[in-house]
Amino acid sequence: MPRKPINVRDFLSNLPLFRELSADEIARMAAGSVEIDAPRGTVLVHRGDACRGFHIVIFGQVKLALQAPGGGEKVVELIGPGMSFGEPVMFLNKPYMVNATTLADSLLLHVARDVVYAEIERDPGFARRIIAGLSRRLHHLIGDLEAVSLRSGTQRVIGYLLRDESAVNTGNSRCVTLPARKGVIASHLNLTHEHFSRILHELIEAGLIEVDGPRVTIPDVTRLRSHGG
Amino acid sequence: MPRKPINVRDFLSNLPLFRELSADEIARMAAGSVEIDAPRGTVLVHRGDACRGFHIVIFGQVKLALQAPGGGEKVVELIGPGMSFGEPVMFLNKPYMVNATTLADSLLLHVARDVVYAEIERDPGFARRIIAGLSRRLHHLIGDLEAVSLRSGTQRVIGYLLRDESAVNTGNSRCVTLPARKGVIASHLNLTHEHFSRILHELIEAGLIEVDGPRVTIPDVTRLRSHGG
DNA sequence: GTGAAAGTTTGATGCAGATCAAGGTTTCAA
DNA sequence: TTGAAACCTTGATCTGCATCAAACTTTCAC
Repeated sequence: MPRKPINVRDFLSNLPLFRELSADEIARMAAGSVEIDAPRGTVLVHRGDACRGFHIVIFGQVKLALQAPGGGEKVVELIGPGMSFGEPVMFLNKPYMVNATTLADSLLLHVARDVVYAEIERDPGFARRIIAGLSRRLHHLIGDLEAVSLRSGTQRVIGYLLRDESAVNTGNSRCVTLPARKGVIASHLNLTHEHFSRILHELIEAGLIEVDGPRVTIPDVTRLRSHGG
Repeated sequence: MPRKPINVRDFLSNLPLFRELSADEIARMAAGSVEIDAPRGTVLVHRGDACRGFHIVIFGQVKLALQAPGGGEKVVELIGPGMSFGEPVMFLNKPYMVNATTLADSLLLHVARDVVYAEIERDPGFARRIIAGLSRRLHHLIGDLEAVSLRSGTQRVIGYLLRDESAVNTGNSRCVTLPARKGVIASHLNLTHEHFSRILHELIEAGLIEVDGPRVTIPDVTRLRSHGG
């Protein structure tokens, strides 16, 4: 199926990471990039693979997951349009720890390590933005670790519903659309899908949320937040 | 009690992060630094504090921990001599998420954010080393997340004993000295001290380790590694 | 549209690890 | 040196969440 061709340079120059680069810097980044067309279910990287660059999602969705011994997996992060993954591993020269799989038909850009290093050399502002991106991810990961080791399942679900930035707020109520299958969200929250289902049910019974498919409505944000779990 | 004065410049120029800096670059970093003398139990940073730089441990030991609701805590990382902490938060301009407390009488260096930014501007190699450091920590944190969410307590303890780089290997046996109180190690491994104690006991009974105070001897590394847990 | 595969809910049962409790040991300040 | 506080171990009990199982619902390839 033919796809509308995208303009790699325009796309790149609108990303936060590249926004301030000059036209010829963008041209160099584009020259070091490859478009990847990945239908749903494509495995982009396996744990153990060597890493020669990083990926940016143009459209679609990518799941980063750790492999559990015995076939299971634990979702580490969901990557949406405009977001990237693989930088830390690229800078470390180590093999990937996670698998990356598309959850929807996706278009990605793979940016070669060399052009990134060259740009760091050339532009301290670029280096600063890379540093900021890594720091943000580290911060976020510590948040995840805190959630997993210090909070109950119910608290994690509540935290997730209150944090999700794609939600629509109206006054003290709020409507969240889960960005993936419930099983995937569950794994991201370190829960089995069964347990996640039960927690949602419990919150429904308490009148704290309403659920319709992937759509979760929170009639009273304050009340949900103060639910002890 | 008077302490032997240290030469900040000599110390800095021997750290991996600063090793390749020129003499006057080192001088600038030293000028932006403050020595901190912190007896055991000093709280260096509280969760929520603003961050105006990062810390380097010259000697002693620092515990980074998340605060659990209800007085408890979860140790995130132990920082020893030559290691640093606080960079990600410094680059993000966000408040600290963790508490930092000295576990032993320590001497630290606090390096101001401004001189770090200035050095990034000036030296791409320095930026690269900062990036490498952040990437390493991210990688490590994903490893922790994997351990917490995918492995049993016993497996985490075994992994810890096999990974610890301060251990002394002789052939297929190995001797690890726990770098802190057992309760601290337990918390770092996401275990209660009771459970940690029981796991050690179980490994002793299986003849896989011997324990004498903080000293753990592993007579057969291969056998311990293959212990299913 | 239709059937098979994938995802979700609900129920019953089991277990890893937490919590509570109490005694023994090490650490350390005075 | 010594006593109190901090630390560690061991035992008994409890529970949040996983696992197993089985119906139901949605998705999607054909």
